[in-house]
Amino acid sequence: MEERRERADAARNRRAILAAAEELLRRNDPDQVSIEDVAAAAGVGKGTVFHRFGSRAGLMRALMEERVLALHEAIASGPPPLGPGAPPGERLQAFLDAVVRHVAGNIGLLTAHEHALATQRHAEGRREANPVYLFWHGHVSALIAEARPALDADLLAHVLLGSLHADSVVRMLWRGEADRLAAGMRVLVSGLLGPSGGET
Amino acid sequence: MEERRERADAARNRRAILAAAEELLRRNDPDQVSIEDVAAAAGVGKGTVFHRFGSRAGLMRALMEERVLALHEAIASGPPPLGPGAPPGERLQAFLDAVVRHVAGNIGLLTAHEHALATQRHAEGRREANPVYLFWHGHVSALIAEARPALDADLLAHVLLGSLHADSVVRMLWRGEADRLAAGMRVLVSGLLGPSGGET
DNA sequence: GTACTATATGGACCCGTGGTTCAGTTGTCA
DNA sequence: TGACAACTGAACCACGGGTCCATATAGTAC
Repeated sequence: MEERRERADAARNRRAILAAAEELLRRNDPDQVSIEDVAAAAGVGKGTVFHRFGSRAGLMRALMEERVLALHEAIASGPPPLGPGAPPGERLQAFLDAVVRHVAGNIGLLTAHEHALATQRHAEGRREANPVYLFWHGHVSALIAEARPALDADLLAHVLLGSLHADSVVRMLWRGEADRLAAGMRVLVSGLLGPSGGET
Repeated sequence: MEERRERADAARNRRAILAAAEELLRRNDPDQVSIEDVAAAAGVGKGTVFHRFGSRAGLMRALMEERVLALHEAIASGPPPLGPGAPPGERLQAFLDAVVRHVAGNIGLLTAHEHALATQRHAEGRREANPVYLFWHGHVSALIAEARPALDADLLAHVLLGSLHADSVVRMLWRGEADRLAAGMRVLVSGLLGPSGGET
């Protein structure tokens, strides 16, 4: 038995921490929620949180990965157009729609994660490591490449997804204008993939 | 007049601080440069820096505004296509080219500014206040609206400019791939504005 | 040159927060 | 039930942004 099972109390505490963090983030301005707050709300010591999640950013990432599971499931094996089967252009539109909705629904968490990365002290386990972003980028990039092989799919995927993290866009999502953003992305993508999509 | 002139020693120190900050940012990872470092390099006390610039973010903003002057000048009254006179599609392409180059050339400063905003304590004088961004956004938004009145110019301008601040894109600029980014933006914009609004 | 005032200065200090430590506790397995 | 490893959590540390205020000095009036 190489992998010892997680102890029952440890598992309980982990769940408590995640739940407490979720709750606090829903209620408060995300970058005012300190780890101590989370620990207190979960009825646990600060050290425990770090022991479990490594850092503030690690905690946020754990929350994000938990929340994003359903979306990834739908992409990998759900019905088209989000899942496999539809033409790449449609899948891309569907994905961006879904991502915008997902981001809008988890904007506090996203913001908190950004903030955690920005303020973390030992700047080692830096960005790029975020598996959620990597998955999204790979998906978008592949779909663009499939629809329009001549384009720089890798770069365009970064640009499209990157804009979701921009402050001005985030502020828009806080204001509940997710539909507006989704519409804008649709226009941008149809321009890109459409018949008139310019090459250089 | 109620506006007394700045004292000579104060002006000298302000210049010294700006120069020192510029130097340190050029040489070091931007979010490792503390205000104390800047103060020490400029040969002044930490308090002086805060007197002059209010906060870390204020110092960064002052540097940014200084550096961006030439670009704004060229836009407002330089020769086309960057300056007035060219059709909006061309002006937009020229502007984005110029902005990408500008951002690439000042990526350390930009990063430091982001970091300063992210870590600042009294979260009052928050974003949106950045006059440089406002100017850029207004310009892009106006050009899009002129070229394609049916589009949501305001939003699209936020998306286009916002992507410049995305981590993945910033990393690309650190790696010196500004031309690649500029090309991608060009494709995106010509797709947006379509055959009638794109290049000629 | 002197006296006087407004302004500038800078380093000690405060504070909040991410992160670490380690002695004590508790679950697990044999 | 005993032994050991995993877990726990409160005290502690590091560090950087921001503040304070006694002191120094440019500017000015005479």
